[in-house]
Amino acid sequence: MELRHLRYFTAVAEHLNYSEASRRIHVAQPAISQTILDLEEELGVRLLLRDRRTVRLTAAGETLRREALEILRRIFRLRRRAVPTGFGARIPAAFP
Amino acid sequence: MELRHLRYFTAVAEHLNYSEASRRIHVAQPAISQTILDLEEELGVRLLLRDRRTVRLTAAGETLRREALEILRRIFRLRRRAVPTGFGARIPAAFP
DNA sequence: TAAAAATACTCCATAGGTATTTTAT
DNA sequence: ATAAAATACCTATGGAGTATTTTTA
Repeated sequence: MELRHLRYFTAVAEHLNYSEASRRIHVAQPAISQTILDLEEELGVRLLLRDRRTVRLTAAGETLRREALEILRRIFRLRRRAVPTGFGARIPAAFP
Repeated sequence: MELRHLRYFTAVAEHLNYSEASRRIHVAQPAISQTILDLEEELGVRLLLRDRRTVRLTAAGETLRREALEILRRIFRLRRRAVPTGFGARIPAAFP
C-alpha cells in the first residue's frame, strides 16, 4: 500500500464515480480502477460496491475513507510545514 | 511522497545508520540513500546530518520522524483490521 | 444509445540492485 | 584498513496512458 492507493481511493469515495474522480485528479480511469482493485486485494476486503451504475462504499470502505482522509491530511500538513517560506530559506534546518 | 519514503526514513532515523537500516528492512543501501535525498529535495528540508561517521537528525528530521511513525502506525492498524480472520472470511463486507 | 467500470495492450519512468567512488577514521 | 554514504550504471517492474469491451440503464 502506498499513498497513491489512498489518494485514488478517497477521490473515488468522494465522487462515487471512477470517471469523475479520474477527471478531478487527472489520472486515467483505468489506472484508478486497477489501483482500487489492487488495494482491495491487498487488504482482502471489498471497499466499493459497483453494481449497475452506482458506486457505493462498503462498511469497510467507509472506515477506510475516514482513516485515509486523516492520513492524507497529515501528509498535507507535513508538506506544508516543510515548504521554505521566503528567500534565504532554502533548506531550512527545521520546520517552521 | 509515498509511504516508501517514510518507511526508509524512519528506519534510518531509528538506527542513525544507512547500512544498518538497509540490513534491517532488506533494501539496498543506495536505494535508501537516494530515497532520503529525494525526500529532502521534495520537502526542501535537510532531514539528516551525515558528517564524518555519524548520522544525526536535524530538528526537521526529528519532527518528521514523529509524524512519520504516527502515520505508519495508522497504516499498520488499517492493514491489521482488514486482514480476514478465519476461512469464510474471504473478502468480508466490513472491517472486523 | 449513453455512461461507466473493467480489460487488454503498450510504453517508459523509476525503484532497486550491483559495482564503484569518496570520505573520514 | 575499515566503514559508511554517495554516485554511476543497468535492468525489470509496474504505473499509467490509449483503445476496447462489457454491462446496465
